[in-house]
Amino acid sequence: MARPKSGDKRSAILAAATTAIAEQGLSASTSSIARSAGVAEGSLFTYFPTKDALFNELFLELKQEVYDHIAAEFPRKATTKVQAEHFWHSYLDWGMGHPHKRHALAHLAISDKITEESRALAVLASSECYGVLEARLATGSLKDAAPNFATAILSALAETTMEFMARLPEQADSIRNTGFDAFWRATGK
Amino acid sequence: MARPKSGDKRSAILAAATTAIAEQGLSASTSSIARSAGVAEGSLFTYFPTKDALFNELFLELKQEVYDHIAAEFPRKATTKVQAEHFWHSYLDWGMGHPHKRHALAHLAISDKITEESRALAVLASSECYGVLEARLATGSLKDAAPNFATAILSALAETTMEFMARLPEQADSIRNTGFDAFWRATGK
Amino acid sequence: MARPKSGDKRSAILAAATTAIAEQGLSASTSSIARSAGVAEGSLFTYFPTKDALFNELFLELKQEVYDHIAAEFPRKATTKVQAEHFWHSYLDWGMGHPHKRHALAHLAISDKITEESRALAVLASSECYGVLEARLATGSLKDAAPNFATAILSALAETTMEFMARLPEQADSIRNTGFDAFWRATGK
Amino acid sequence: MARPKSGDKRSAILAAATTAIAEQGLSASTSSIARSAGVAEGSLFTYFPTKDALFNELFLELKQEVYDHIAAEFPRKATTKVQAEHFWHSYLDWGMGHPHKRHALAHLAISDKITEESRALAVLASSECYGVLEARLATGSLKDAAPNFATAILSALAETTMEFMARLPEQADSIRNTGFDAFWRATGK
DNA sequence: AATGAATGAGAATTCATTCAT
DNA sequence: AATGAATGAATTCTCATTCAT
Repeated sequence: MARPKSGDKRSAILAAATTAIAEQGLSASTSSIARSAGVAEGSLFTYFPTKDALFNELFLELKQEVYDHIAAEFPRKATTKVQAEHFWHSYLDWGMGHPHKRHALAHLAISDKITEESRALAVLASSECYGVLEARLATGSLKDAAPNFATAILSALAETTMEFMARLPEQADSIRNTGFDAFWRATGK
Repeated sequence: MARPKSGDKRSAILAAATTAIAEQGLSASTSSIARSAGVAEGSLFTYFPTKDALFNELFLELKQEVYDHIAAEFPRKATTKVQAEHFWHSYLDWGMGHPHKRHALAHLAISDKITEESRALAVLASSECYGVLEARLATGSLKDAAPNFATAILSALAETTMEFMARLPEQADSIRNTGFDAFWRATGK
Repeated sequence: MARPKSGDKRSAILAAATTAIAEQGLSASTSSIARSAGVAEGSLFTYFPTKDALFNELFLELKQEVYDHIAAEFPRKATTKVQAEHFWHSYLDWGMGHPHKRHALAHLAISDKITEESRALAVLASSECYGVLEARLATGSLKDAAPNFATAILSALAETTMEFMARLPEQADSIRNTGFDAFWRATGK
Repeated sequence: MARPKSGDKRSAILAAATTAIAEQGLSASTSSIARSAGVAEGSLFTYFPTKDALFNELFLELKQEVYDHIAAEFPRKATTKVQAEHFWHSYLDWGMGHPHKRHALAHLAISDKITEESRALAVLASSECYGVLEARLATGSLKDAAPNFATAILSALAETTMEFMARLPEQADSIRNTGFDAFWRATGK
């Protein structure tokens, strides 16, 4: 009669890892992550076989969270521009509302600890919300571009915009709109 | 007089660090860097007082290298668009021609090991080549945006473009031009 | 519950440190201490956070051991001279019986690694056995001297006496008595 | 035509070593000693073949300096007590006047880096000034004690006295006299 | 003789992971 | 399953000594 693994503990570890990675990068120690998750050092390895596995799972969870956030209330029948605006604002809402998660994801995304498999899974998970947008954007200036190029540009511009919003909070709204304009122009006809 | 410090050794260490960082991130060990530079472990610390100092110096060297590359043959009297094209192509030339350096710089740039001082020095070093462009871009759609926002967007788009060029080498030229179009639209009137 | 920390391991580390310090001074390496304690290098740091912390704890343990040894069977109701003799002989018994501990303590005592806090704690721990003696000695020629001066002299003479006893073992008893005479005269009326 | 070794440099190294040892113990690095002596790292090894050799030479120089200081103006024809007072005051004058040297000597004396040969040479060097005193003291209560026991006690009491003088400077004179009394009683009839 | 760059063997810690409890 | 002590390889950096200049 083994006790079941606790979802709470798993979540606590992922949350602690998010904060730790945001603050210290991937060199955050498993022991510090476990400590701030309120579990024993060894318990971390009950939930994740290795530190790298934890990172990969966290990467996927965070990506999924972004996509879920964007997909929620996606205006499926609206114009492309309205959809793009929804996309843009949802994305930035999530990022600005969860700076630790945003930073952790940035660290994870460029790390070589994230496997190609994880990256592929993330692309797959993105397709639901990106797919719609990509399809339509592909009629603009980027219509002949490589697959996902438009959404990659969207992400890049969104990240840049968020950096500036975080740096200049009192101009956040204006920066957000300027960023959207840049994106809309970049991908327009 | 004693043996003078060897510029070659210093360069070898920086080059080895570049490769190591590109491949393993900032967790590349000083011992592996020294080994692949062909110097003794202790010698690394003759040239750089700490690992972090090495990272900061490398960051500045690589930034300077990009800027020098761009500034070379900059068409000072040409139209903004020609200047922008020069900028874009120079930047991408350097990045595609030196993938290790590009990756290492990406790792360094998001690391918290790079001090604010180094970042400020990099901005300063960038002003010669960025300054011209920034001045003109500022009359476009981003004219009221935060300082450096336009160049940040330029960098973001360039990085994204290079990723796709690297991933799809046979379409590299087309991607490069599509990327420029996106940039030109994004920052246009 | 996990494996409890082992008092045996802690003691083994302290004992190994004692021997190592006696033989090599405070430059004895943690790795050699761990090895001769029969524990892994890392385990030393499970029991003591730093090398300095180990030194400070060892200092206090050894001091406490001396004081306990002296306080045991202290003739509370005897004359001052009998008490002084007890003190003297107990002290020298301990020192001659544990030369490693005596030497280690000598090294630790003059080191700047031992904090003022540790020294203060040692003085506190000494008060039980020193207190009685100090009170009575203070009526002799040193009655107007600075606090603890008499006991400092006692220690100094005891150390000197032990050095000679160790150097000339066959005259140990005679040296011990001569030393006591010197002490008794020095602190007498 | 080789340049002669410079006595100045040798002295500078010894002086720098004295300060360094007083402040950091024997773990003071040769490089820091050389730096504060104003000579190159390698030059230290022109004057002293190894770090340990430097320590042994410094030990002997400092010992010699004490003995010279005491021997100067020694009242050869005075009473034993006057001689003892001279001894006491000369010794303490030197020690209090050169706290770095006193501390360095204390560190060196208990170190295992000082060879038996050096210690024997020091004893030899001491005989001129100690000899006289030892001869006369030997008629007191310590007349049958081991050779050098009386002078060892003298040193021990002097060191203790100096510690208290340094700790309580405003009572220095009184402590010095109390110390002498203790010594005089300890070695008296 | 003087210099200080070069060296590589340690030094004290840290840390992912294992395993006894 | 949960715990945290135990481990030992790996890490950054130091340092006495050597040697090219």
